[in-house]
Amino acid sequence: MRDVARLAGVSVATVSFVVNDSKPVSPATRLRVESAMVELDFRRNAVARALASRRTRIIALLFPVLQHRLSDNAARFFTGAAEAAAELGYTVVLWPEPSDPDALREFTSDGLIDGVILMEVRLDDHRVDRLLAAGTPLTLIGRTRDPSGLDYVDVDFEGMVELSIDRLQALGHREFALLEEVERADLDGYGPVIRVQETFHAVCAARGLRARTLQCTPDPAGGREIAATLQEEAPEVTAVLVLNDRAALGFVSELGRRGVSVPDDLSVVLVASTREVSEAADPALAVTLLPAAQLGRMGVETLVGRLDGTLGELRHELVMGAFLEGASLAPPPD
Amino acid sequence: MRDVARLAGVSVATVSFVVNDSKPVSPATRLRVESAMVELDFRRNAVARALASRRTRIIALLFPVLQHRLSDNAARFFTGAAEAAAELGYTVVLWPEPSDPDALREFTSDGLIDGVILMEVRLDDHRVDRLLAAGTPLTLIGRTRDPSGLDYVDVDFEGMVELSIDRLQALGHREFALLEEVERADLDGYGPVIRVQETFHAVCAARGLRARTLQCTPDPAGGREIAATLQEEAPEVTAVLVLNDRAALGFVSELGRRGVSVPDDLSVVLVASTREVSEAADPALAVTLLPAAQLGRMGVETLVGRLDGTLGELRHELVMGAFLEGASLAPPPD
DNA sequence: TTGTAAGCGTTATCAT
DNA sequence: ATGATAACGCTTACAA
Repeated sequence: MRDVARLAGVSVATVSFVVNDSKPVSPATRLRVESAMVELDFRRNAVARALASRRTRIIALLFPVLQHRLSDNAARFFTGAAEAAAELGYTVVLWPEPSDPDALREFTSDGLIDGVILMEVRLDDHRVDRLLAAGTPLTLIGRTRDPSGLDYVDVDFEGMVELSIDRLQALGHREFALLEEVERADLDGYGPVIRVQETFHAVCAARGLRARTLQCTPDPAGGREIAATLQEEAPEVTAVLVLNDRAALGFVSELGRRGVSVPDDLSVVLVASTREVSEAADPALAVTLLPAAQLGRMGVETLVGRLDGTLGELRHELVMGAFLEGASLAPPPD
Repeated sequence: MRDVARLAGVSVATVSFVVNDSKPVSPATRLRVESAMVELDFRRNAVARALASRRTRIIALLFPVLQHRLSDNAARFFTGAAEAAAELGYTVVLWPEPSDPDALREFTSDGLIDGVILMEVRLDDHRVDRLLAAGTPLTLIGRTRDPSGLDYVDVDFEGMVELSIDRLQALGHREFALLEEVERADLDGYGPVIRVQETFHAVCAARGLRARTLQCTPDPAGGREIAATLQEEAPEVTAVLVLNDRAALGFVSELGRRGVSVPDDLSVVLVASTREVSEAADPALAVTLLPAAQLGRMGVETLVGRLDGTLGELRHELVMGAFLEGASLAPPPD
């Protein structure tokens, strides 16, 4: 920058003004500076800028150690976030969750990041308290029990469930079941499971539909077990919503093996998953897609908006994914 | 740091020496400095340090826009990389691949990163040239056609294929097929596909086993098509290696639907995938796991070793994943 | 072993 | 509209 200033015959301050467009500069000098920059192939140093401006324009993605997932939604989320950040002149760093929540201080306290995006937020999330206490700007993916003071973006699980029920009800179904994960210690207070369950029962009740919950372990074996006992345990059910994709694949696979036809005997909707998982089932499952990339993008846009001061009020937004029809929907059997 | 120095009654330089352990400091002053740091809850500012030392300790993960994958290996890779980086005092940032390879210059030229890890390296990879030209320290995940001058870590596809054939041969199989993706423009020059194919044929030839290649689209439908025509096209085959996990699920699903028993009629091994995908099939497939997290970890360790100068010679390493038995292996039918 | 002081490459304040 | 210059918080010769 010093070199640019010298070549253009101005001071470094002036160069800074044109680079950042932070003060009015006469067209003539601006031109001189710009051509000097081109000539010297000038790139402003991000580190020096960060030190002087006290803003690194780096944001962190705090994500939990990965559970054994089938779909690659985490990667899609990262991609969406990183792309949005790049467009906004920011950079995204990855923070795998420390086992000790207090260790978050180590992360936040060295001045490298301007703010944090918190993934997989629990209803009662200690990380939120820690980060707020540290004064770290924060955007949530998901919500705490009372997220009123925080920016958040969350999946519209309620909308997904209602839409799924809409489709099934339109086909004539009246006997519903929700296949969900058994309560697990590590999912305690995990919003999606709770919200899906509540919504499922509420919507069914409001519409006079019969609803029951089936619990299984979150893996194919769990889904298989339910399929094996379904006709004895819940012979009236004609429509099933499944919240776990691994369980869903085991479930439909075992149904097929037992001669229960999807969709002729039973209609199935997979909630919050991907096209790839849906297609891995036979038949391909109707699915409400988890908009992972969009979620990542919106999370970044929200946090950056807050950091740049371009976001006025709090942002509380729910997003739904598309509904793919698949081949697992049909009217109920007589 | 100034405050710490004042409280400890030393100069900032001395504080710096104890913080970085960069010069001998007498035990007495070291103690005074350390207690002053504790007292003031001192954290060294990463940005100032980076500016002064001309090293940010940030490395970038350059990854391709995500293909439609079933498994979450990309996320595992990220996690492994980020964890290793944290342990080494580094930070990992995400760079989704720019559509224009020349745009890489924009990334590298602002001084924010010390080096990059390149994922999904092609045999002829323009990104490598661009980054080398820019003088960016580089570690490859995968290898170019001639990687002799570069550090790399790659999956030992050759070993995986050979191990899989070992197992099948020990069971008595002599008629093999490799189910792989059709050539696609976007996979042109993609090492794994090529190396697996070459190894497969080479190993079979060396052992006097019959080998043939079946090509399909990289999705469940592709696998289904092959399954549908297998008995006509290749009735002699008793053992199949599958390189694409989406195709693998379609393949075994369609076999089951057609009354071809896995493993009684046909043994199947899934190459380079995850336990979760394996279990999504019925029966669970024998699988050589893709060691994604380890790959990420090793990539970071390699690059950091190079940056810190602790790595002497070039590192060229191949890693294999574990072999999970599954329930898809049996002796060939009579 | 410890201190002094010159950077590192910007931004931002205050003059002019 | 532009320039001088003091931060920003640390590292690192070089001196003592």
